[in-house]
Amino acid sequence: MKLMVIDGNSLINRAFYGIRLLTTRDGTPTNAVYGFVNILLKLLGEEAPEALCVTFDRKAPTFRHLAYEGYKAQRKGMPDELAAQLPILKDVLDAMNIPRYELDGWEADDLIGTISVKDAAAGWETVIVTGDKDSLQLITESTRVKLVSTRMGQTAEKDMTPETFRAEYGFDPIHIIDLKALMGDASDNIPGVRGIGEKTALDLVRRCGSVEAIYADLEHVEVKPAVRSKLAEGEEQARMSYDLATIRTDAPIDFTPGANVRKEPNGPALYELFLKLEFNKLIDKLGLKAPQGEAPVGEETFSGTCTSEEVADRARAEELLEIWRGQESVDVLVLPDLSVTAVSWWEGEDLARAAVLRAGALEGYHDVLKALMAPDIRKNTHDVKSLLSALLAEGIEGGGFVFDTALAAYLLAPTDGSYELEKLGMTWLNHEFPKAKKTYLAPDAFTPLADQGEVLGALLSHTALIGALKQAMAPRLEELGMHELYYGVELPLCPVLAGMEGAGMLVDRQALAAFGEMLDGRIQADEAIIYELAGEQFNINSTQQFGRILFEKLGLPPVKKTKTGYSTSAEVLEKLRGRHPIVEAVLDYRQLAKLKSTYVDGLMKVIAADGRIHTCFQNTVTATGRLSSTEPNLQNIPVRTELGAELRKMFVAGPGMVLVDADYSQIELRLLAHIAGDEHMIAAFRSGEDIHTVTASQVFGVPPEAVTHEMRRRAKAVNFGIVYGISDFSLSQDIGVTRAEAKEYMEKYFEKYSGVRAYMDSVVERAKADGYVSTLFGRRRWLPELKSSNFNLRSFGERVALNMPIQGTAADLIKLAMIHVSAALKEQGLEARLVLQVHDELIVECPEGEAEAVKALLTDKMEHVAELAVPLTAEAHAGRTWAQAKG
DNA sequence: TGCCCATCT
DNA sequence: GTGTTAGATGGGCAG
Repeated sequence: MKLMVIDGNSLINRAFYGIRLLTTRDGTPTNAVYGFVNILLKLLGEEAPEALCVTFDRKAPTFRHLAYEGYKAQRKGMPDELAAQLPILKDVLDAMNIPRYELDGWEADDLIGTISVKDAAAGWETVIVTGDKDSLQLITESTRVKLVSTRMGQTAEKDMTPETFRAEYGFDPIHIIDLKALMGDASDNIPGVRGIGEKTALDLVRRCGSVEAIYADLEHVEVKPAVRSKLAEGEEQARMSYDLATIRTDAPIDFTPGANVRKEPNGPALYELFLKLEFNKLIDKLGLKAPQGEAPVGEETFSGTCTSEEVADRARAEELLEIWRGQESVDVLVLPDLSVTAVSWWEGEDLARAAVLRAGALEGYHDVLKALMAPDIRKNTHDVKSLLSALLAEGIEGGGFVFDTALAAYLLAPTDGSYELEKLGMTWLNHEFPKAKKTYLAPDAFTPLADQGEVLGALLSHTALIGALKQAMAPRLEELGMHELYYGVELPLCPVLAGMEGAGMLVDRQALAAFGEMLDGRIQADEAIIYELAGEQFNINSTQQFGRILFEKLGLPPVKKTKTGYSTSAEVLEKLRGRHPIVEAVLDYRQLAKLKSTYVDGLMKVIAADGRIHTCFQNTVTATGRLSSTEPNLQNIPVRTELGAELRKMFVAGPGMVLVDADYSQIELRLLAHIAGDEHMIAAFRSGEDIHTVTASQVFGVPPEAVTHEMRRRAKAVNFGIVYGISDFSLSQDIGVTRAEAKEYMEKYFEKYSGVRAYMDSVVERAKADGYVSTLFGRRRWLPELKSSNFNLRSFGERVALNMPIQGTAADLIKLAMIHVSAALKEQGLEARLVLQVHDELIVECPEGEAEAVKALLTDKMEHVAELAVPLTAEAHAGRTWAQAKG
């Protein structure tokens, strides 16, 4: 009979450091527990012991502490993330019906020693599982130690028996105590003999056997005189260390091996626990079931019968359309090129049905698709914005979308990054699905090369998954107070965004090309100058090569280093300006090269056949709720420098049209005033004063009319910096003053705006308590970083806690404004259409004659999107080009 | 792929 | 005493 005893503290440590930090959605760290359970399962499989138990250390001082003051006095503090997992692990063990042993005053090792001795007395074999070599002294003919190590999620074990131990160390296991007595053990704070290291200690133990033997006849031990005198001086230390290193086998625990015979886990309890910990794979692996027949949604949905059909004739399609109109909602999934459409729905209570429609196989497919996309069929889908955009390109205006699983997943976990259906299936329903990109989204999916059964099976399972996800996600959105944000903002914004993508922006291709040629000329001139100054040709785009030229060949002082070498960023080069003419030349070159490659060449590549650029708005990407723009990114078209701003002249209105550009004035600062409830800032905005001037007046202690341009510039930087949680150091870098001055500015700032300081403190405190922050509209961001023991990570979390509610509320507001603008334009029968959003700015293209009406409409809808403690103001201008319309 | 650097709000 | 400003996309280089 075999009993396995696990050193719980040791193993959870190994697991913690062996796997990257994992947390649940609410920020509870779980990696060590996860690792522990996996190692445990593996060992149970390999060893199949009849009995099993786990021992733990207690916080209370042990007899070793009491006997020797120094013992583990500087015991390394466990990181918070690990300490938090110990109670969780104990819950898991309890649910698995695995006995635990822990005792005040005794270490896990002593309990293990005691257990192994009692085992042996009962004729049992013992396997000790630990990562700690201390236990090796317990090895006997009936007791084996399994040393566990972990690296990058991989577990390795080594079995130590008397034979393997002797082969490795050259003496009997019990003498590991003597070894430690001599060489000490830093991790356990066992001193050993001063001046005796591992080599000497090993040699001594091999030759003499024990500490006792050495000191019994120190004179005759064959060692160098220096070693002998160290041994003589260290006798007391050695004897004390011997005691400390000796594992006791007489701990007062009530133990019989038979009481630890393995039992079945408490399935429902373990299921609940693993569900909470999001250990979905383990739930699967152990075949755990929900308690009381309350099956997870996924199981219920996917184990039922699903009859599917391929719709081959128009008559059947019409029948189905009628059925779908009668449904509360149906799930649809359409390929990006619209060539294949899948629909799933329920016939009655328990018959799942699905249908596939294909452009090639169904005559009149386009019309059927159009009918399906009409508002009278309520649909759930995944990524409705992309679908609407694709439909629009085919001249179909889709409607009737009541749920979008991608959008819901984003609101529920905005930092997850990607929301593929199969991934959502796993996280939400704990069910494995085929990968879309490997099946129905593969390039050859619907060619004879692919297994059509597999492709269609994947497509249909994903379609049905949409419905199942909705069942799980919709209640969660309600619970978290995001109903209005989801159904009132995000979902209705999708058709607006699709419309903007479809509209695109007209560009003046010739002017853009000419601008590019001009840049090319100047780039070549810069290159020549740079090579001349460097005395050789090199790749100026390579920061590595340029760094070598600048700091090694030309001998300029490196200001800052990066992970991989010298930094040559603009920030660094600015500091070196004047030290060597090459610096200025490279700064100029960089600006030109950026404009040419990213903007001229980059934009040229994406001008569509209609002469317009159709960006793609991403609505499930940012952690704060902002949109982003790709292929191309139209949200970072240059404006700051004169040359860069030239590009905005290339974005033009169509013939007889103008662009109207409206932007919010200081929306984030206004939201800070509102959210923080700072009376002075609110008063400043209400009175219509210039906020930066007011701030400057306070910070510099002068009346507003005495504020200089430079004072206002610095105050503006303070205002912006505060919103991001800036430090005095960074503020000083930003505006070019000393750190002390920057600090003083911030202090003066908080003197005036004390409500802002109070807000900053309270929002962080609340975020730490709640685990998340949220916007005025209930958009939420989880902040596990706040629980980190890593200073940098925690500080980052605190800055995010400050910024997200502000940046996120601004994003909520402009999204809502876009919906209102779009609806009002339609309602008033204007031809005008939204074409671009740049965070606090909306751009509309309209006939010249509509310009005034559109300006008024835009400012009205933007300013009155919400009632706040401060007024929101927006300014609009019209012009033939984006540059002109910017005002 | 990861890093650096540049661009925007 | 730590490293020191939120959110993005994209080009180019080096391995």
